[in-house]
Amino acid sequence: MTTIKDIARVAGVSVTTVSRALNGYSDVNKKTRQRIEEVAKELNYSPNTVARSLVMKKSKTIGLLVSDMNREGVKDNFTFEVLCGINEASANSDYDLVLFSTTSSKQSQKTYTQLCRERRVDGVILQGIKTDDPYLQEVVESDIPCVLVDIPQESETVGYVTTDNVEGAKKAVAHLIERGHKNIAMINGHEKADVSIRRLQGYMEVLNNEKVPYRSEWIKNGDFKEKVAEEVAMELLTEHPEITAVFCASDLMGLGVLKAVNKIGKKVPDDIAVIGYDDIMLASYANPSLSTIRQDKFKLGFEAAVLLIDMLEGREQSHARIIDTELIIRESTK
Amino acid sequence: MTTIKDIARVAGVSVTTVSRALNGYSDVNKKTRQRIEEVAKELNYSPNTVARSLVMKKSKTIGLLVSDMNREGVKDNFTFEVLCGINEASANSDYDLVLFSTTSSKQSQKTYTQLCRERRVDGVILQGIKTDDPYLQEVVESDIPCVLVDIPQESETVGYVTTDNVEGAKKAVAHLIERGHKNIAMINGHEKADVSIRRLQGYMEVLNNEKVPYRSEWIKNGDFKEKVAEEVAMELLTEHPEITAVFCASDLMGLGVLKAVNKIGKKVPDDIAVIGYDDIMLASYANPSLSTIRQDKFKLGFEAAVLLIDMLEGREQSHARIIDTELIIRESTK
DNA sequence: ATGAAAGCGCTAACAT
DNA sequence: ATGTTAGCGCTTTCAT
Repeated sequence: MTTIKDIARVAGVSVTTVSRALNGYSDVNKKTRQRIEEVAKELNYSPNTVARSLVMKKSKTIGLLVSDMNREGVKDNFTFEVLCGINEASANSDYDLVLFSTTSSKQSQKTYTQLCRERRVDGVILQGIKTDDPYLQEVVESDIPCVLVDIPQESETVGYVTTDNVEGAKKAVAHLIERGHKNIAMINGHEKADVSIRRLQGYMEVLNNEKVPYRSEWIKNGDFKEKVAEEVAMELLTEHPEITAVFCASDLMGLGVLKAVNKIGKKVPDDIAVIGYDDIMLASYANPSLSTIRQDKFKLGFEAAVLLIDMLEGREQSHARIIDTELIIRESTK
Repeated sequence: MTTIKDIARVAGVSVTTVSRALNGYSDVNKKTRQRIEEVAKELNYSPNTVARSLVMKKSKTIGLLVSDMNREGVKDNFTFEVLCGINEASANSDYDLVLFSTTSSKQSQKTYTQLCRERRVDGVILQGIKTDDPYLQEVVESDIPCVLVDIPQESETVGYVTTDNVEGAKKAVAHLIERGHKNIAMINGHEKADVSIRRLQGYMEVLNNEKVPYRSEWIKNGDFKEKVAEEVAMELLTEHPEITAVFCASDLMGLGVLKAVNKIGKKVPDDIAVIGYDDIMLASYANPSLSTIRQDKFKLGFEAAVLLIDMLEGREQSHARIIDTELIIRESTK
């Protein structure tokens, strides 16, 4: 493998000059630069970024700590869309992505921070991490620049990207009320997700504002899983036949609710209206198709990467980016 | 940031001893090792893998060259499932993944090989690359260990993982024949995909074996895209009303065909039977649900990573892994 | 069992 | 405009 030393020898100059020429410094004679570039091409030279990283103390890599990159996670392409966004943003920069593959057993031996420090990533994006994850706190407290997806925390080195979940939930519930529903249940995710807390808040706010009564028995957690949501909904709708509409904190759970309604012999949307959250691919293909609050998942990832790179390059701005949501009306609330 | 030098100073030993102790060499006094480990923990030491890579000439990273990691690619979770498999396999090893983010404009300036050499990845997995991609040849000809997903090429440093596409196609078409169909069309992907060539081969073989006639006009390319397949199918089914069944080289195209049949006022499966390929999530949610040939995409990725790591560690075996397919019968061929 | 010294490929003062 | 030198943090001969 060719090194700048080889080039220097062949071109009859010092390694310093080679380094400067190849890195586009101005204080290099035009002729010399040309000669060096020629030789570099001739010898099929590729710079060694590892060596460069060592001396520069910058690796030009972004670490990715993403949950649900396992056999389970494939059901839902939320994570993938975020990933695509991150990928596209970093493709526009000179950063590459390091995907930290970590299993739960490995995680107990080596913390996120260790992972990041060992690989010397310049910054890290966290996605799909629960708020009570012990390592979240660790990363946030470390001095590694870090952007969180859907966890609003901010500091000198920590930024976040999220959608306005309170607002999104309000849109969903307001839509149900507009459709004439009074007894609106909610299937939420779990308490360890910030989005769940906010979507619940939005749900309650609208009901309060619109003076629509709600009951705490109508609110259940479905753990963001289709199957769990289905079971919970079966119970809920059987025990509380007064419910005519369900707001779900994710489309996957919405799909579960669709199945549940079907199983208890009722019809969507005539007997029970259902609205989800996210707008995953399946939502429009479900039967009936699922109304939902669209989040631009791609943009979520894109903006996360842009924000992190901005932070890394010292382009200071706010460390928070909020992305719009959009109400998508389909058959399940018609 | 703590280095082994710091540890050496505090522990009162040389850096050599620290290195040996921390790397588990046997020729270190038990007491000394303990002391060093203590100090390392005290100083919150993390090894610098960049420095290690430089001297060892091994980065313990695997490069990923994946297509469709952009806004377009999100429709189809094939890539994501493969990625999850790769991720899980590398999580079981001590390799991390480097996702090369490259745009088409960037690609013209810097080739895959350059990318790999600059980042000093130990090996690379290619996924979703067309067979006429100029860089494919380049990577294959380079000495970088490489595993291809769905492109059967093999050499000293090149391996591949794929499913048996001829066999898969045969299963699909045999199933249609069994259902009584005689006039079976095929919507293929494109010629630049090895899987398309093989699936076409399987289609022809079964028809020949079973003495079912076929016409070249019944075979069209849909470029693996839902919309294109829909348009092509509209034309095909209108011009050739004798066709009663369509074999599609991907589920996404199968979905397009479902729409086309609907648009021309016919019914699936009564008038036209449709079978896809892949078994993506949407297939089971479509209406009618789509029969298909299931590929274990997760396993495809998993085995690709395992194979590459085996190659990197010198565990020599065959460089080819073939994965099973499975016929999934749903409503679209009932 | 431990240490001294060299060197991986590169950048960056600091000369000249 | 170019070269000399040191050093990034680590591993690895080669001594002792």
